[in-house]
Amino acid sequence: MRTEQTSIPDETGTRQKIIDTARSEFAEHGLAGARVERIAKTAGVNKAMIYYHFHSKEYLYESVVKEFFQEIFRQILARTSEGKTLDQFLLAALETHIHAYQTSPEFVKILLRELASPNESLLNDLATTIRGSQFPATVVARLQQGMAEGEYRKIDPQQAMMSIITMSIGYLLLAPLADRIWGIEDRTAFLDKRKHAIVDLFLHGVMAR
Amino acid sequence: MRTEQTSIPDETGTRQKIIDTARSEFAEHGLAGARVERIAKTAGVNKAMIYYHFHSKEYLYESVVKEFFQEIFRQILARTSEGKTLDQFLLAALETHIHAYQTSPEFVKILLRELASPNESLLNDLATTIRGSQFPATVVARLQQGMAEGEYRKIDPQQAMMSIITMSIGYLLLAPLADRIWGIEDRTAFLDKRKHAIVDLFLHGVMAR
Amino acid sequence: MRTEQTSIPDETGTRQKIIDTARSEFAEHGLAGARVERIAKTAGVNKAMIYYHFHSKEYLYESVVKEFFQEIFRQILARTSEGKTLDQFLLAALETHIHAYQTSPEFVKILLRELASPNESLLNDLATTIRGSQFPATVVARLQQGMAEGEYRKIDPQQAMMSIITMSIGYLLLAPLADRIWGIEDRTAFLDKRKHAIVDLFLHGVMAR
Amino acid sequence: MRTEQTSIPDETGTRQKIIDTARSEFAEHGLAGARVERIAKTAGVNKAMIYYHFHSKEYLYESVVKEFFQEIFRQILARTSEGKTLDQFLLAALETHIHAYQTSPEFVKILLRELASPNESLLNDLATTIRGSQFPATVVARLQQGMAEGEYRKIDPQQAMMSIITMSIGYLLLAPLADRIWGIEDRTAFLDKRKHAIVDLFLHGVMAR
DNA sequence: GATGAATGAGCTTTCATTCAT
DNA sequence: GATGAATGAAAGCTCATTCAT
Repeated sequence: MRTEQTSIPDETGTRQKIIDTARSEFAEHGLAGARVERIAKTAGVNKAMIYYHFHSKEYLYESVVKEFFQEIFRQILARTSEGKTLDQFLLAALETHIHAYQTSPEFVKILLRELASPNESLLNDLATTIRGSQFPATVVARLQQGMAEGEYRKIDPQQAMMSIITMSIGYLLLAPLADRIWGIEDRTAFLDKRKHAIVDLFLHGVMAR
Repeated sequence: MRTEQTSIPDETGTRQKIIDTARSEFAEHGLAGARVERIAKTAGVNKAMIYYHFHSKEYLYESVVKEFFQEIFRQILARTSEGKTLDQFLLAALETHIHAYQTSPEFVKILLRELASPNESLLNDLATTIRGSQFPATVVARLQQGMAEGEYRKIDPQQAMMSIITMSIGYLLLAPLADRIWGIEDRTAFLDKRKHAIVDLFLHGVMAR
Repeated sequence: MRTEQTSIPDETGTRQKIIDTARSEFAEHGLAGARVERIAKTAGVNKAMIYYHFHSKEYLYESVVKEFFQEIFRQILARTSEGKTLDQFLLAALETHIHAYQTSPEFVKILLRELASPNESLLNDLATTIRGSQFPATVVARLQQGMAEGEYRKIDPQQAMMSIITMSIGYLLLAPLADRIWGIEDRTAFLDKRKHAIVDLFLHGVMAR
Repeated sequence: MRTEQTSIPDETGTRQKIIDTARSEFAEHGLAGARVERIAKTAGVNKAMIYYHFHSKEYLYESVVKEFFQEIFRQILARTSEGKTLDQFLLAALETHIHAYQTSPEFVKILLRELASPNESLLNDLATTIRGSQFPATVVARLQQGMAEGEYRKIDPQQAMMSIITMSIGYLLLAPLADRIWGIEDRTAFLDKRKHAIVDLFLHGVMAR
């Protein structure tokens, strides 16, 4: 008889403490590798409290990831409507993107795990959030406008879209490997160069000559 | 088809059966989620046999991933030396890449998990394999040559490298999410378009005008 | 009846039930031969409870032996200060000694096992308890006093000490073999004669004539 | 269809290698703690060979202990008939005793374990060997003769017997503990003093004055 | 809400023993 | 005699989950 997410008031903040701790635990170890006991100890609450607030480890995982992804994408998408020209727009998108990553490094780990063990409900939620946002639509719209005006070459907007996304998030996903291959040590500096390189390559790539 | 890891002759093929079965198990469930019992049953061997050949689940995991990555990358890298012009070269690289993915879909899942829970030894091995291969060096060399000859714009070759890699592997990593967002159903068709789109965008992106 | 080892209150008595059961199990089978499952079943608790209170079989063993030895030696040593003359003193010591054995027959088995597989920590603890007690010091003091007064012959007090101890505990240790050799059937009667024989032999042995 | 002990010729010495290795293993770890694999590896033979020569770990244990005890006691008892006077006799007995211990330190460990987990068959064998030997009979005979001649006090010969035995073997059994209590470091020197102290105490203890 | 204790099912690992060659 | 591979049963231990208070 409990509703979707927050029927229990959580006046003591226990629920939130659990969520916060669980996020790192799941990011670090995945659903299977996470330990309820460890979450409880780190959060400073009794193990049984976790089952009082969330019925099971799995449900805790879903709650954590759902809330986390919603929060992250709310932040990302809230700020990407800015920018008039395509390059301003892309740069703004990349910046919020990177900012989100730097603020919550767990984000990438959880995303990687979700991609490896897709959870229908979570991925569908996430897909809906992204699809419903302005970002992909705006990019496609601006590309099509540019193509119509002869500024851009005729290209497949979906593929272009995909290229932007993979270029921008790709390094974050591959960082543990990429850093080892190319000896990247200062990730912040690298990301700063990277965002300009992406915009530069993309714009030159689509521009008509 | 067997790497030099194999010090024990394995004439009965038991070791290989275990490795093969374990690969899917680890891809599907990760190290923590994998069940030794399930591996044994599926491989048709006694559970204790797994500990006879590999002393622990963790060591089995490392053996599996090490051998698998070496095998995959040997295949990928072996064929990418072909192609004289940059676009031929890139296309060949992308094709073997995609081919590897389609042959061994576990590859991407294991890679995703390794990126989420990096294992020093495995990632270092992998980084060494890739760094030691011709691929990155060749791309960078051709770009520099092109820049020297004035054919290409002056760009950062490392970033260009990263862009190629993220564009090419990015979709494979993000597929479970991307497919849901854009309703991609025929992955083979999409990948076929994608490889040309990548080469096209990249070449136009670096070309001097 | 409980030692100061016990940091957890153990209000349910579960810890104590485990300790008590484990004592017999370890006495009967040794550390390697003891079965955690058997202890749990006999103690009427869940196997996991054993790991909740003690983290491992080995640690349970150490706890059991430590608490047991402390308890036994506290009893033995508490009562041996009585007796003014040396023979009264020795008789009192032997009696408490034998009493401890008859009350807790596991004592000897565990001691035998500890002597066969010495555990640094446990034996050091035990040595400290015994060394710190009045018993050896008192014996030596009385012997030296007697020697000074010319009542006793000049002998090595350490060796005399060792002779008392080995004579008194020796039979308890060797009983399974000794009983078979000399067909001793009534151990209680034998021990009763033995304690007087020891005092008698020892006193005549040290007495100056 | 295999007879008691050595139906298999053992021309390669494998059986003996196993026995020798197993002796240390059992001394060090006991029956339950011993590992067949470890014995095989240390003996440099295949595990299955152990089962070829001895049908089971338990049977191997019995064979090892039986042969070992027979050998040790043969040595001890063979030399104790020497000595005309009681003190010469006792000294000779103690010396061979100590010699056996120093030659085969495993002897004491195995004895301790047998006393803790008595094996009917082994202890009965051992008891028979000892009872059948000249040693206890000789001691008792000499004591009775001495008492008859008025040289010794009237004492219980069985108790006197037991006192000699416990004093002489007691320290060997208790050494791990005794050494810690009294800081005995040079065991050889201690034993040398000890054997004289025992004879001295005993003779003065039984002597009529 | 909160806790410590308890549980059952299942996990990884071990080990004595055997089999095919 | 000798070996490497195999097995079944069980061992120690873990962990999500629940209960009594």
